[in-house]
Amino acid sequence: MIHDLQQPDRSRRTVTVDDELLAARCAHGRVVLIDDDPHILAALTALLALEGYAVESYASAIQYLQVLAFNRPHFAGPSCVMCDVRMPDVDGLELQRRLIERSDTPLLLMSGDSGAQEAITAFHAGALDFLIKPIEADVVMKAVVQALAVSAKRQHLDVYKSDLARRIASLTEREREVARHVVRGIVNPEIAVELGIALRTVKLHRQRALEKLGVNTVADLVRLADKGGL
Amino acid sequence: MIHDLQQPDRSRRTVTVDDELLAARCAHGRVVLIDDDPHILAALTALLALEGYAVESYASAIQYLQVLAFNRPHFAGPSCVMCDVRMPDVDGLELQRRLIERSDTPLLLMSGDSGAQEAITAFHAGALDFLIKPIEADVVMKAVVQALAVSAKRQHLDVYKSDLARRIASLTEREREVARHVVRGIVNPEIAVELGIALRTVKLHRQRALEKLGVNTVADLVRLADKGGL
DNA sequence: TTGCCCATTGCCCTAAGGGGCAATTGCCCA
DNA sequence: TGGGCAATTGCCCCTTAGGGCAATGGGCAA
Repeated sequence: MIHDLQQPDRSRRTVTVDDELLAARCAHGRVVLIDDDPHILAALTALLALEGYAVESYASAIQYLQVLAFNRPHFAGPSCVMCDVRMPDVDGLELQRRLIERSDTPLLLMSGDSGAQEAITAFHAGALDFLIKPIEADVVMKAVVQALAVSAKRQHLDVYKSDLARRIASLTEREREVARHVVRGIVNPEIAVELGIALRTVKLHRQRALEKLGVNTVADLVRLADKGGL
Repeated sequence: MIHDLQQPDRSRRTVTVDDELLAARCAHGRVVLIDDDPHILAALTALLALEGYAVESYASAIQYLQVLAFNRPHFAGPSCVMCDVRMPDVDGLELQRRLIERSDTPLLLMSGDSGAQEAITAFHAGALDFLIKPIEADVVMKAVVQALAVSAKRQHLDVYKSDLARRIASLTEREREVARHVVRGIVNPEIAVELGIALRTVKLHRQRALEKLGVNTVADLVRLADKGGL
């Protein structure tokens, strides 16, 4: 498995220059390569590794799907999948269908003498790009850079969203309820009437909600609520 | 010019059933067809007209660009362009480049025996879809429906945005300034200090800004400002 | 020159927001 | 069964927000 060549066992080693290199690669991003042609796989692996990316290589989509199924928390930085379209068993388009369900990793598809239909299907299914073999090194790099940029953007958005969700989840039901009324622009006395509680209670929940959500003003609360789905 | 067959001179006619039909077509949407093959053009025109769409047909992209250059405010409802890729002079991809600069009309490209590269280029440039000839009637319809839906969505968004922009533009400079501070969550007394004016003046501008913008609460002001780019 | 719009301000009054202090109640865990 | 937490409330005080009324001053177009 070529994959292993890229990530040798270093469980007994102390921090060295190599680890710093690995860290640097992680910062760059990771590229998952899938191609049943060993020559192409080796060439792309070499190219991307040389450019400082973390590379995982697979000779078939099935192998990758298996790793994906068992090896959940794997890579921290941005990552993308670069996959050949025409392969036995699970082909690129099939992989795409399966990946979409459980990953927002950008997908780059490659193909040799393919017709337009393959490319169209790929784009319909949300592939980021479709590269026609033989692929120039700079074309590969450009596509990878773009794909990793998209990945990084999505990850940042995910982090942000989950942060919001966590903060919102920390509210009690009453606090959430009051906050929802506040972002609708309803004033405290009215909220009190609608919820059937005292004005003082509304103020208390409102205050607690603001501090738990980490905002200081109603303006920020509105933005947070609209983005975070309060 | 087949175009003329679709929109005969009706300047001297009164309102009749035909006008109602035209209105119904406008509600459906308009499809601009461009293909140098008269048979395909006629067939597509017939198909779409039968389905109740307003159709404009052109035998070349240049003809359409000319009409576009002189005939500004033409069609109210959603519209899309369906264009052959391979044509003499200005081909589909070239038209796409020129259209992008001055229109957000969704573009559907068609082609016969094209390779993947054409489709890829089309998608890169933002084409909504790429149809391979020969095209089944239901494929055409599905693509047109989708394209017109996208167009309608964009138009609604445009209307909304321009409405916001108009309302924001109706503010005086001072009112805008105060409103900007308000959506940043700054309280009136502080705004007064920052702008070097009296508290009463801040309140006045704030009040006027809210009513000119047509909102009743700070929450709505924040949303409006964030969407409309106050 | 005059009327209109905009910016500005002071005075005053009501309503809403923010928050301290203290107390009660019901539920769940140890 | 005691402690902790969430929900609830009353009382009181201060700050902000909203807005009526009246007045001053500077541009700008008719």
